[in-house]
Amino acid sequence: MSGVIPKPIGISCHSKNETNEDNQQMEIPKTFDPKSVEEKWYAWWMENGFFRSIPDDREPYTIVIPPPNVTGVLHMGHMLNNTIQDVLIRRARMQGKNACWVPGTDHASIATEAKVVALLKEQGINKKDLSREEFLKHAWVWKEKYGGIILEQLKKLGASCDWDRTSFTMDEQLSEAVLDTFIDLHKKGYIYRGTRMVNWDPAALTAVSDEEVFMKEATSKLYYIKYKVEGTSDEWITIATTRPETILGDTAICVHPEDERYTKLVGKKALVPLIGRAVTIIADEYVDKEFGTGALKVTPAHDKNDYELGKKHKLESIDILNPDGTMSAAAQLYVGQDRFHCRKAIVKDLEEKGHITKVDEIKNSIGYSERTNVVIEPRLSPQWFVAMKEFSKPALKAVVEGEVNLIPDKFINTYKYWMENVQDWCISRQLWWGQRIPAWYDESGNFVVAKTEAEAKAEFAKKGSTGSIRQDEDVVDTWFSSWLWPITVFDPAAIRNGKANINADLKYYYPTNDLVTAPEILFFWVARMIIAGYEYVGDKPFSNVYLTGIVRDKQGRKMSKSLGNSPDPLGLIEKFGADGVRVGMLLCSPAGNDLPFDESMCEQGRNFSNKIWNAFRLVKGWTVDSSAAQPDVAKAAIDWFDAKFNQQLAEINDHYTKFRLSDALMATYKLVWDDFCAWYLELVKPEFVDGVSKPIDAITYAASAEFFERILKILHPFMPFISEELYHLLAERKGLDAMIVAKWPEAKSFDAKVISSFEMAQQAVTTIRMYRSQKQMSPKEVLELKVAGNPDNKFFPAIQKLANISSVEVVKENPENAYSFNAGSTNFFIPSSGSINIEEERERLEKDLAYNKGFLTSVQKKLANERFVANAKPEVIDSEKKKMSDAESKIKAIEAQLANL
RNA sequence: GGGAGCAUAGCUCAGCUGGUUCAGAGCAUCUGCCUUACAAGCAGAGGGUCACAGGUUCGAAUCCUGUUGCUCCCACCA
Repeated sequence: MSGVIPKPIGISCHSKNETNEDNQQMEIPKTFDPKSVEEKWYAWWMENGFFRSIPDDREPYTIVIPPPNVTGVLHMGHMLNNTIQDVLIRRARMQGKNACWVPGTDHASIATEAKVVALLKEQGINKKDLSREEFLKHAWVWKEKYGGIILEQLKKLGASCDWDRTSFTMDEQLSEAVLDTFIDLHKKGYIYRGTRMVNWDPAALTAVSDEEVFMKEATSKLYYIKYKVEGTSDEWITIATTRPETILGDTAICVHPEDERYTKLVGKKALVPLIGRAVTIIADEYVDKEFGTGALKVTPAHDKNDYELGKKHKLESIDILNPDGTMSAAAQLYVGQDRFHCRKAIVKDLEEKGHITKVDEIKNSIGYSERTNVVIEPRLSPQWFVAMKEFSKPALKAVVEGEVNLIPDKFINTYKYWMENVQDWCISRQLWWGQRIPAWYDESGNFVVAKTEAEAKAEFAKKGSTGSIRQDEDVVDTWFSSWLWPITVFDPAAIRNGKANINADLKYYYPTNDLVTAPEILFFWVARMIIAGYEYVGDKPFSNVYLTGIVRDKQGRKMSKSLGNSPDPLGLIEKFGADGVRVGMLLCSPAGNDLPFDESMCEQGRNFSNKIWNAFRLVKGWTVDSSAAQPDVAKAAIDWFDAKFNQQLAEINDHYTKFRLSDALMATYKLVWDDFCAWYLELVKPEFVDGVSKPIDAITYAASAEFFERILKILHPFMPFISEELYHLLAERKGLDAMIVAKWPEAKSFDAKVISSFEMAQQAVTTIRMYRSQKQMSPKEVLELKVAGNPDNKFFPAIQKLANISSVEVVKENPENAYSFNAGSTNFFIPSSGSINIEEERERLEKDLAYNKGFLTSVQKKLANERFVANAKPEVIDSEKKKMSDAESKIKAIEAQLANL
C-alpha cells in the first residue's frame, strides 16, 4: 500500500493562492497527454486497492464479467462491452456502493484445444500420438504462457475489476463445481445419456451444439439419381439429392402416400446404385410432392429428418462415415476417401453407369462449425444431454415477469420464443480440454455417475459388477461450466453444499446487479445462468441484462479477424487515449444497437479530453486577489450554472437509471462543453488589460473550482483517467482522497426561472453575434444595447460581457433608427451609428410578424374548436392558452417595432 | 417457410402513454475568425413532406391497416 499520490506530470502544481507567474501558461502543455497519466493512475488505483471489494455493511453493486476466451485477444466488441461495465461499476462506486466487478476467463474447450493442437503441430507433435495426460500438460503450459493476455489489455482500457477475484472456468474449484452439477442433475434425472443425431465437427472430432453451427447460403448441385425397382427389368424410381455419396447409406426410399405416380411402387424394393442393396419404398406425409421428383432417399445415419423417418418406420441405420469425415467400411465403396472427394468420384461413376438423369442447381444452406469452419455432418452418436423442458421453466418465467430485465426489452420476444421451444442440451464434447464427464463404465458397458473412480467402483459393487472400469472420455460443453459463473466465482462449493449453506460472499454479492453481454449468447449463456441460478441458489443471477450491439465497420460488416477490418484496440488507445476511445465508443451506441465504428468517433472523444484539459489550463492560470470584489456578472453566472448543473444532473441520473448510457454521456458532454466551457467560464473569466489577465476574486474562484470538481465527478465513469488527473491538479489531495471514490454529486432542486431567464440572455447574445457577422462587423467593435419596457435584468451584465456591449440601457420609448429583436419576450435594440436599411428591417420584421400571426391563428382556431376544448386534457388547454398570450404579446412588440421604423 | 424488429437531416441516433414555439442532438458540411484555455479551437449558418398509401381523431413522426425496403432470430425441401 502506498498512500503517496503520484506527482502530476509536466506541470508544477500551484496552490490557488499562489501568484501567477507570467510563464506559467507555458508550463502546462496545450494538449492533454493521456499516456503517462493512464499508466500512473491505473497503477496507483491498483496499489491502493480501490478496485478491491470485500463484503461490508454497504449496499453491494456487483457485475461478473462475461469471461472472454482465455485464448482471446481484445477486440472492439470487448472494448465496448467492458467500457459499459466499467462505467456502471465506477458510478456505483462513487454512489457509495460496495462495487465489485469480478474478472476472469473462460477455458473455451473447442477454441483452446484447436489452438493447442495447431501449436503442437507446428512443433511436429501430433495430438493422436499423445496420451490425454500429456496433451493436457501441453495445454496448461500453453494456458499459463499465453492465456489471459486479454485481462492485461483490459487494464489499459481502465477496467476497474477486482483483480484479486480473477477466476478461470477451469480453476480446480470451479471445475469441481461443474462435476457436482453434473452429478446432481443426473441424480435429479435431468441429465441422461442417449444416442442422438448431433452436429458433428469432422475437423475437431466432436459434437457441437446447435448454437455453434452457423448456416451459410450456398448454390448446390441437386443430382437426380435413378434406382432400379427390384425384380423388374426396366422400371426405375428417381430421387433427388445434394449429397450423392450418402446413397451408400440409404435404407429406404420414401414417397408421399397420396402421390399417384408412386402408389403402385410402395412396398416394393429398389436397388441402390453401385452397391445393389435392396431398400424398401415407403410412404410418409413428410415428403414434399413438389420437390425434385417427389421421391426421397432415406439415410437415417446422416440426416436429421431421415433419422426421424427411420425411427418412425423402424429402418436400419447405416453409418457410412468415419468421425473424421472419411468413408467408412460400411460404405463398401470409396472407403477411406474424404466425403467431398467421394462425392466427385461417385458422381462420375454414377454418370458412367447412366444413373444420373439430371443435375439442377439449387440454393440451400449448409451448416458450418463456428469453431473450425468445416461443414457439419449430422451424425448419430452416444452423447450426454440435459432435459430442458421442465428445467428451464423458472428462467422463462423470470424474464417474462420482469424479475430479470432485458435491456432493450425487444429481446424478450426472442428469449420467450427460444425458451418455449427449448431443445435438450447436448453437453458432451469429444475433447480433452475441459471438465471430464464423471461417468464410469464397466466391462459390459453399464455406467454410473460418480465424482471419483473409487466412488464409481463402490457404486458398481453395489450392483454386483466388480470388473475393471473406465471413465467416459468426453468433457462437458464449455457452457456447462460458464452457466455457473455468477455462482462459483463467489462460492465454488455452493452446489455441493446446497442453498442453505452458501458462503458469505455469495450471500452478499448474489444476485448480482447487471450483466453486460452480447445478444448472440442470450440463449446459451444468459438463459442457462438464470436456470442454474434458480436451481442452485434459488434466486436469479442478476437483475438486469444489458445487451450490447455488434461492432461493425463503416460498410456494416461485422468486425472479424478474417476480414481484417477490425482496428487494433490498443493502437486506438495509444492514439486517442483510453478516455477518448471510451467516449468514442459510447457516444452513439444505445443498448441493443449495432455500432458502426469509425475512428473519427474516438477523435471526438480525444477532442473532448482536450477541451476539458484546456478548461483546466484556464482556471489554473487565474490569479486570485482576495481583496477583489465579485463582479455582478460572475455572481449571476454562478447562480445560473448551479441551477443548470442540477437540472442536467437529474437528467443524467435518469438516463443512467434507464441504462441509456449514450444519452447520459451526451448530456454530460454538452453540460461540460457548452454550459461550463462556452458559457460559464467565458462569463467569469477575468478581463485582459494590456495583455495581462486581471486577478479573479476569491468567491468566484472558489465557486469555479467547486464546479470544476463536480464536472470531473460526472465525467469520471466515462473518462476515469483525465478526471483523476485533474482532480489532483486542481487542488492538493491528501492520503487516499481520490476521484475514483469521490462522492457522486447529489441532484439538488434548482430554480428553473434562473435557467429560462439566462436562456433569454443567451438568445440575445447569439442574435447580437449574428448581427455583427451579417454586418461584417468585427467582434471587437463595441456596441450599445437598449431594452424596452420592464425587463428581467439579472443577466444583462452577461449579455454585456459576451456580446461586447458597452452599456445596456433600459428605455421607455422604442428607440428610432435601431436594429430590433426579441429574446424571450423582451425587446432589444441596437442603435445604429449609420443609417439602417429600413426596407430590410421592415421585411425581416414582417416575416417574423407573419409567422407569429400564423401561429396565433392556429392556436386560436384550436381553442375555438369545441371538440378540442371538450376532449383535450386540461393541462394541454392551459398550455395552448399560454401559447396564445405569448404570441399575442410578441405580435404587439413586433408591431411596435414596425411602427417605429 | 415461421416469428420479431426497424424505416426521422449526409452519418449515428433522441423524440415517453397522440397536442405546431418538436421536427431535435452530436458528428459531418458551409461561412467568418490563428480573439493570450483550447485551430483537437471560437463565432455563426444551411440541411428532413419524419419510407410510401390509406384510415382513426378536433389534432399523427407518434395509434391502426396495407405496400415497399432493411435487419435479426428460428426452421431447413432432400
